[in-house]
Amino acid sequence: MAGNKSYLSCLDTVKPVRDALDVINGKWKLPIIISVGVGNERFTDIQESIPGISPKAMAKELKELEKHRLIERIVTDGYPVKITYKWTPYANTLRPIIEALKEWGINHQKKITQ
Amino acid sequence: MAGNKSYLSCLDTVKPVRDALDVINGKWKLPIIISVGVGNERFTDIQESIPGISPKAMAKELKELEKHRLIERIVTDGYPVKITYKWTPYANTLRPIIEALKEWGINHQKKITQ
DNA sequence: AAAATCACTTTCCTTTAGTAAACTGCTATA
DNA sequence: TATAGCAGTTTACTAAAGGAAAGTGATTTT
Repeated sequence: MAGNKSYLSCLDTVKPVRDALDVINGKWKLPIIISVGVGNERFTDIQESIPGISPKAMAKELKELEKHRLIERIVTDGYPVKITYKWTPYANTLRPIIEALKEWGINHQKKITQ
Repeated sequence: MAGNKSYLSCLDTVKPVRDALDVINGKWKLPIIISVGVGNERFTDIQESIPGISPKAMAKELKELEKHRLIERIVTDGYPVKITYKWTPYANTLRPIIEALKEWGINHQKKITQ
């Protein structure tokens, strides 16, 4: 039979999950959001709080997170000019995801070190 | 001053989140888990339920998910041999993450199409 | 005057991810 | 006999991610 579908549809879940992954997927995005979330505001502070990240990766991810309005880049005039990164209200909506990943990561680590 | 730390530590959250990401990061792992979760068991059924995935990506991701005990590959003898993929009890622990990502994705899509 | 801080950028390079398309060896069906 | 289904593999390629190290142009501290 032509057009016969034997598989079960899961697009109602797969589609939104992929939409979310398009924004937060990657090795560094969530770590940066978490770091800014606890109060780190300066480029070097954020960088030093995340072991292993390079300034190049930092710069790239910060720009993408800004584009998605998950962090805000604020330029304060003065000598020298001060640049700070801030958590946005929209980033609050990520808290359940971060919490779920944190819990799972803790449990998974326990599991594999047994 | 040497060894001066001005940044705030966030390792207690960043570390477990990265441990979780090491397992489920990527474009296809969660979609495959979701597809198996709704009941798709055969290679081609899983593949057809996820738009855009190639058999090569499928094979690679299925192996990794099996290694992490998030799905199980079952060979049933007979003519022909039948191969099925099944959801494991451990995969249940991912439900909160999938739910959180799904909710966020739905909301995000609403937001950006306004 | 020299060295350090800050927020990056640039260059070079390797690794990983991902796509398309063809192919394999088997069985089942028309 | 020819075609289709199943569960992948193979080849060949491009693109994106990621890492190391050095540099930049400003100020600021020693």
